[in-house]
Amino acid sequence: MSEAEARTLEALRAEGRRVTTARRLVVQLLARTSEHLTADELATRVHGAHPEIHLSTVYRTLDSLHGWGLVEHVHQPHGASFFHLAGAHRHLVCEQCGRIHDVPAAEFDALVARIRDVYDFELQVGHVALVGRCRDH
Amino acid sequence: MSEAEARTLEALRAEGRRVTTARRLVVQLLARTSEHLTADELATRVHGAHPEIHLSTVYRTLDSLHGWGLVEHVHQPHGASFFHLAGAHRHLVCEQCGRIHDVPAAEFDALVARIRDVYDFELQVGHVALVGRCRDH
DNA sequence: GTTCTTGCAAAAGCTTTGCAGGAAG
DNA sequence: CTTCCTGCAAAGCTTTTGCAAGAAC
Repeated sequence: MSEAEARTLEALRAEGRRVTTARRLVVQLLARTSEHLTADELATRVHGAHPEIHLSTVYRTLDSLHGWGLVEHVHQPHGASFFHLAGAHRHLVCEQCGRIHDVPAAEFDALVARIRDVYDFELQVGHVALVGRCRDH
Repeated sequence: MSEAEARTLEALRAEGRRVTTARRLVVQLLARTSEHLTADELATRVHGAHPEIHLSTVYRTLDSLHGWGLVEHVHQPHGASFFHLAGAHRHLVCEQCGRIHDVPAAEFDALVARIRDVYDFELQVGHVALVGRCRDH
């Protein structure tokens, strides 16, 4: 069990919440992959071992985890959002090929600071995918 | 008729397309408001004078105008996209109050250049709303 | 007249919700 | 045993699509 996985489950207990099969599996998947999975993709993988776990449960699990700050989701302009454990990278999505590039959050610090200073607005760069095009498109 | 309105209709003719009631009204609304209207809101306003114009027509109109580069749409993390005539400002949406702040596109030039140089990725900042929080939230 | 658009109805895709039964602590 | 979670089914919301009738040029 990865450190992130253990830490997340521990945080759950600390919140006084229950560690259920659905939650354990979702956290496991998120902790062990570097892919960017949607709720539907997570459900499909969960179904491998536990077909009874419903897609709506996956959504509720993700929503709860997000509620206690353990999971983040990224809205894509077309198609479903994807989810990952709370962390420090941002996402660039190519409109052409759909590939997702990870970029350190620090790349956006200067912009965030400037928007804060000039517009009194606290940007949350992680909550939506930044879209554009890969070099080859 | 505003300059933007005339210019947009002219571009339509130049494309060899037809100037229909639906298109004229949608362009008119977009040109005359500084609000950020969704397809549904546009349809509602169109219905004031022309109740027969269907929501799907509004969608198709917006899609066509987007196709010839006359209209842009901005995806919001929750809820419907909003539309505006092609222009040079970007949008910050407050997650708390929903207010939309306009910011000159130039604010993002440095970031766009850096992402291009370092990651070979051409950011299109205008296509999704940047979310965050107003100072007072 | 020809071609482009539209109205309508239906569906698609993602996500949320009500409710009653079931599991965790 | 009490409270929290889950399965299921249904619905919600935004957006897209097929098709035949209608409008623009």
